Amino acid sequence: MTSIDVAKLAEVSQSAVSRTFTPGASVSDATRERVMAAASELGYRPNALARAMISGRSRLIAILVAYLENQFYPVVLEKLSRALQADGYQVLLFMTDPGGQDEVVRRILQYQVQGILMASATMSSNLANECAETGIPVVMLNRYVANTSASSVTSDNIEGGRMVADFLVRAGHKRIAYIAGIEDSSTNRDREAGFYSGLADHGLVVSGRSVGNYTFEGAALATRELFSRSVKPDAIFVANDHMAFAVMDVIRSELGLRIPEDVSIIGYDNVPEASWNAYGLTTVEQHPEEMARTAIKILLEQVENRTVAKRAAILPAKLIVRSSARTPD
Amino acid sequence: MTSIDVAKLAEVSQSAVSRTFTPGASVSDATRERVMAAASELGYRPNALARAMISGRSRLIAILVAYLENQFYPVVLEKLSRALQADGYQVLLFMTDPGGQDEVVRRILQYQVQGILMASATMSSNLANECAETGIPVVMLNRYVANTSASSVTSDNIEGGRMVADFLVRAGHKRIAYIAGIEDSSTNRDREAGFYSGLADHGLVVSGRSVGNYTFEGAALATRELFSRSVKPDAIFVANDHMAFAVMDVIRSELGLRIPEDVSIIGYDNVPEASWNAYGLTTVEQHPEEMARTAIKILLEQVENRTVAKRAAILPAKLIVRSSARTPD
DNA sequence: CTCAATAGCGCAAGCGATTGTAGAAATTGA
DNA sequence: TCAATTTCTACAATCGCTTGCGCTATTGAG
Repeated sequence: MTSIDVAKLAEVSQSAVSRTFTPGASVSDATRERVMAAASELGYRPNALARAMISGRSRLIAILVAYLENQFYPVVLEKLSRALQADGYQVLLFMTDPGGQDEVVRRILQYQVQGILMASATMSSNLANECAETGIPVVMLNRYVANTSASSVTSDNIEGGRMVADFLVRAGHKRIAYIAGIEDSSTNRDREAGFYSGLADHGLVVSGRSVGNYTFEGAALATRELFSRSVKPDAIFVANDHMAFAVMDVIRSELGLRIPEDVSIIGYDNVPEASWNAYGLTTVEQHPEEMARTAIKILLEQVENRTVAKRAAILPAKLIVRSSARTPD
Repeated sequence: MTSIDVAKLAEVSQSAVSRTFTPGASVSDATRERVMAAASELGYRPNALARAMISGRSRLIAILVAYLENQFYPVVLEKLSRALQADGYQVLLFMTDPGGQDEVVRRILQYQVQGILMASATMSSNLANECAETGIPVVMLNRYVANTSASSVTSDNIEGGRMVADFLVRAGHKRIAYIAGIEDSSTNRDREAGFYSGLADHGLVVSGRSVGNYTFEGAALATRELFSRSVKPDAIFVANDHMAFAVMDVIRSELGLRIPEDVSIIGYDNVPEASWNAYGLTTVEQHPEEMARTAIKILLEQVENRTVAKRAAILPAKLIVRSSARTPD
């Protein structure tokens, strides 16, 4: 079923059909009605690919995600996706793996996407650059890369880390450890930097550090390592919630310690599971809905105005107090 | 950058360029090299939309999901997406909401997708039909609808339910309750039917039932309701894991009961969180990787052979025993 | 009543590729 | 060496639509 078939049945020109399906085009009510009648009789639907070709606007936005295991990403993906749909854009989803990123970029560009959203802390800055070089607007979520024309939306990770340090110190903790995410991710760097600076404000330094690489198993290992040392922490800041659950599991089940009586745990993200009673994780909120909204606002602005003015939005961090960490008096 | 530009630079015809980028087409090595050189000099990438138009193969597969909160869906989505990418297809992601499903179908069809994967227990059979009517292959994951030409991939929900009943009865439980998901979903119907039949095999009937609608909050309410009755259950089969976590939270934190000493809980799905120590949820596994693999195999078979022979794959269910339910001796 | 302005429609070019066909070039065999 | 065969390449039609342009019909002001 093409617009020509509809045109024939409605006894109008093919352009009249096209115009009826183009909002704002100049068609009389009479023509529009005849066209619509013919269209619905034939079950006609305009071919979006043809439209994209001729108009140069595919209304396709690529979303790149590295993994969906950490519940933060599905949540963000859902918000992004719904918002884009509401604005009349379609989402082309790509799962990246550490190896084949060039391949991914090549594909994205072939599909003439109008913009790219990269929602992953573990995304190479290289990739961001490659995309941006083509002139397609790129917005990175939860990651900041210097020397790129890509925009970014992050929470205030530095301030978030600082708040955690302050909270733990004021609760009376002395031996405060840190479990890192992926070393060269901007989220980890900023959270860690803010955390150390917050400790320093109270004249403290971190009393232990190990690396969990943002994975569940990595965090379990990191925890065992921390507690195998002579100085055992009485509080741990874990670089994200996803790892914090593993940490809590190891501390309670394997080490037989109580939370928060023996050890306080604070995470980052405020994923849905953090509010589950079995964990009751005190954490720093990254408001996924707002991050998604902001990212889309920036992206669409660039898409629609064809201006690729880099912007970096930093959303405020907020500490969510639950039961996994002792509270200051 | 179009193929014409490349052709000019390489001093060959535009068709030669096209053929170099078409695997299996007849081009001499000499020509191919010249074209490749010119292409990489200009940074040329074939336009996938133009290719799709003329060839009638968009290599686009739509995936419909209703929500990503239940971790089962992100996991499945990731598997599906990676597998499709590996086969050279792109994923067009759509989040459906109960209201605007017609709108979603309209969009999908406009983008000339070659197949549709519906990964959601809460998808109207109507929608499935509308899609299938157009002749585009549809595979439903985790949902079965009669009177459709859509294929489906499910786990053996009936057998799964039966296994749970058998396990609980043999562990000595007498007052066994059921918390339902969405009433008219096929997963709920089958799990419940299998469960009752399993109880009947031991001469028992369910001792309480309430509805959680597959939501976290719904399950919490359902639990409170169950325990407000005069006969309190000593075991509960919850229609999926996502709800089971809420159930466990309410039982332990609000009702002050111990699991599994006072109440046994069994879920369904074996989502990643089920293995977290704080829950240690005994559950029925739905192997997401295998479900994804099967779904894609069926879908691509239909896409590539243009045969829309309906198929219904039922994968075996497997009980995963952890600590949330008493075990038979 | 006349003329300028405007609204609506049709024509046709073109978006960037694929692909059947036909001819030129290269290869083969006798 | 020449005819027969096999590559390989170029030409051109086509996919389904948007959109600038020009024409006709309508409208309204003077």
